[in-house]
Amino acid sequence: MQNKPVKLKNIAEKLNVSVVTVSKALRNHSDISKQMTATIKSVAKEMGYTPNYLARNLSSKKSHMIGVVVPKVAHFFFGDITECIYDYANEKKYEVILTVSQENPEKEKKNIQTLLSMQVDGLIISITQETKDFSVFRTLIQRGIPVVFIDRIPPLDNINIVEADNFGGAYKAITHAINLGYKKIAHFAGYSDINIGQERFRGFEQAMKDNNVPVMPYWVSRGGFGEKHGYDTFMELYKAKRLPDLIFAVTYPVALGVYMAARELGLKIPEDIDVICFGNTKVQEFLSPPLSCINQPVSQIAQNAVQLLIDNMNNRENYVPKKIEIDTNLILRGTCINFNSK
Amino acid sequence: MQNKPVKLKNIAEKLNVSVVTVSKALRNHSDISKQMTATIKSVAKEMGYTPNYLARNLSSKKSHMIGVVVPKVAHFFFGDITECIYDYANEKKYEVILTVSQENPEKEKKNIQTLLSMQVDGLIISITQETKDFSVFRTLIQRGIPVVFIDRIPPLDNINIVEADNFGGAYKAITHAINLGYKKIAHFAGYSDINIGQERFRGFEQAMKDNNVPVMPYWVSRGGFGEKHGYDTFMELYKAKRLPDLIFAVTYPVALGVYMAARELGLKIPEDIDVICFGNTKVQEFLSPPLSCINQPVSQIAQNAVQLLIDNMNNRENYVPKKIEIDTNLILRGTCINFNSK
DNA sequence: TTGAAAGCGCTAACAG
DNA sequence: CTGTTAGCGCTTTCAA
Repeated sequence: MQNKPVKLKNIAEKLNVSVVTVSKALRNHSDISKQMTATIKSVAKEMGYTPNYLARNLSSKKSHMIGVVVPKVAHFFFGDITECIYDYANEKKYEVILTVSQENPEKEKKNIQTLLSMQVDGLIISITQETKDFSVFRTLIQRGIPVVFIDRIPPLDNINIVEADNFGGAYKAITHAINLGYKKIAHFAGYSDINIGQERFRGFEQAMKDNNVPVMPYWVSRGGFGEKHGYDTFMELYKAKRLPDLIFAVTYPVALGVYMAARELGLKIPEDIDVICFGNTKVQEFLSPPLSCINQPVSQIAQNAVQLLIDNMNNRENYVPKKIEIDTNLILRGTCINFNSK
Repeated sequence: MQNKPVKLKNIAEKLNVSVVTVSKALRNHSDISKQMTATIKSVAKEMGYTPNYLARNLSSKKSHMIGVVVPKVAHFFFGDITECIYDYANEKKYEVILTVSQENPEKEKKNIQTLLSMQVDGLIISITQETKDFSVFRTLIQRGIPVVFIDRIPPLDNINIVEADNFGGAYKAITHAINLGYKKIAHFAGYSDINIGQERFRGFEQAMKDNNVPVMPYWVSRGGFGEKHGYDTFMELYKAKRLPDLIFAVTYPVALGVYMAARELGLKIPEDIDVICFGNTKVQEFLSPPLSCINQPVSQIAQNAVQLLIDNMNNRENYVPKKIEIDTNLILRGTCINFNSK
């Protein structure tokens, strides 16, 4: 069957008007009379007209599409934030084209290329934990393409940034722990060449210093943001008989890795070893025990990122990049709520 | 600064060849000599050429894009399956355009329209739990647009389907429970006008019947696939003093709702009330207690869906729709592993 | 092996 | 208010 898709020309012929008139009417252009607009629209509907965005965007030079690059999507944080970005972008009449880098810098680069080839009007990017070469991003900026970086941000100047207050959040959590009485505190940190690794570490370090608690080198590990880091590091410390009293995990997956290892070793949380992490999830409440955390308001991050991007897209000449930091708050559940020396 | 993007014409002029030659060379067309191809490619790279997919797709009438419509993405199942679809599709040199319906049929309809306007070559769809009007899908089929439905599938004939063996999985789980000694079994079911609601219920019912265990009407609820259903229904049963021994939850979120309610009421799982659910997650292992489930191999579903769609796209004339069912298996953890009368 | 002509479906600019 | 003319950047004939 495969009836050919109807196009403007078909509608125009049927009504004995020009293609331009139809095009304008369908877009509610003020040029066209109410009368005409109404008839054209009804005929278009009746004929089952579907606009061709490829053609529209090609000729208008605006795609009304936002490209998104995230390292993961089946992930507590990125799943959430992606969904929020869709919502806000759609609200603002933008389509979003999502790409997933799978924590792979090569793929990340390719994704950006693809998005550019699709002629997106702007990009929202969160980089992989492995990204070391930032030249792609630099090129983007040089080419004047509107970009907003969220959460995992490359160390570049003059870029749009939306992120949680990573330093402040970590500082808050560690201060809380120390006030409880904790002194043997470990930090399973992220890599130091990425902001969330760096800033969360700095917050940890500063809080320790301000409270005169020493930071032990063997209690600071640098292993990325996934379960494996939490699991492996915990196992190592256990074998070395150097378990701390509290572990501050750089992300929720890292904390989950700790839970895994602890269960395997028959250690009880929080009695034998206590944990707190950066980042909140619905399920943390149902873990055993419920996991306390530093909450970063995902929807605020998404909303600000979309807005910032739109601002940038609407004002590409002499645009000055902005940095927005979103406040965090502590959510205390079944961990890190009172100190009992191990 | 904003240096204009370079196009074929620029490369052609620089090399004193025609646009066509450049176009062909860049696509490795056999028309062009190895020599020429090499020079053109290197110059293109040097000039920072980025192909314009809008133009390319418009003129070639093939977009090499797959449209995906899912009800959610920040979700244990849909997040996973989306990521897998990206992987397989990219492997096959297709871009995927993801849209999220937010369990809203209106948005679902709009998403499909958008995807068609973007000229995707085919669609992978999982419908919302609220979708009652299936005419959009019927239109799609009539128009001969390649579509594959996954997991949540509308009741239509002659469509491509990839789903878990919902009936068999449920049957397996309930049989297991009955063999353990359970008789007072409730099913927090999904809506009955959608396959996963219907089939999982049928599996439950059949297993009960085959083992001569009565199905109590007040132990079968129909409340959708989210946490709220689990929570509300549990609360109601508790108030009515009609708690069963075991709850079979139609999805993992529903089971989570049960966990929530039980915790709030101070009831212990599995001692006071036992639970098993359809669908597996990484975190189930870390819940308290670890939640047993019927596992549906997500990546297999994704892979089959992409392959089926590509087959359909490559053979649009006289294509015969297929239905693929993926086997499930029981994963036993801390629930539904032995019967102790409550 | 290369290229000239035509056109994909639509919109912007201008004229009537 | 409506329509004509051009053209977006690329690919597909088809001729040289």
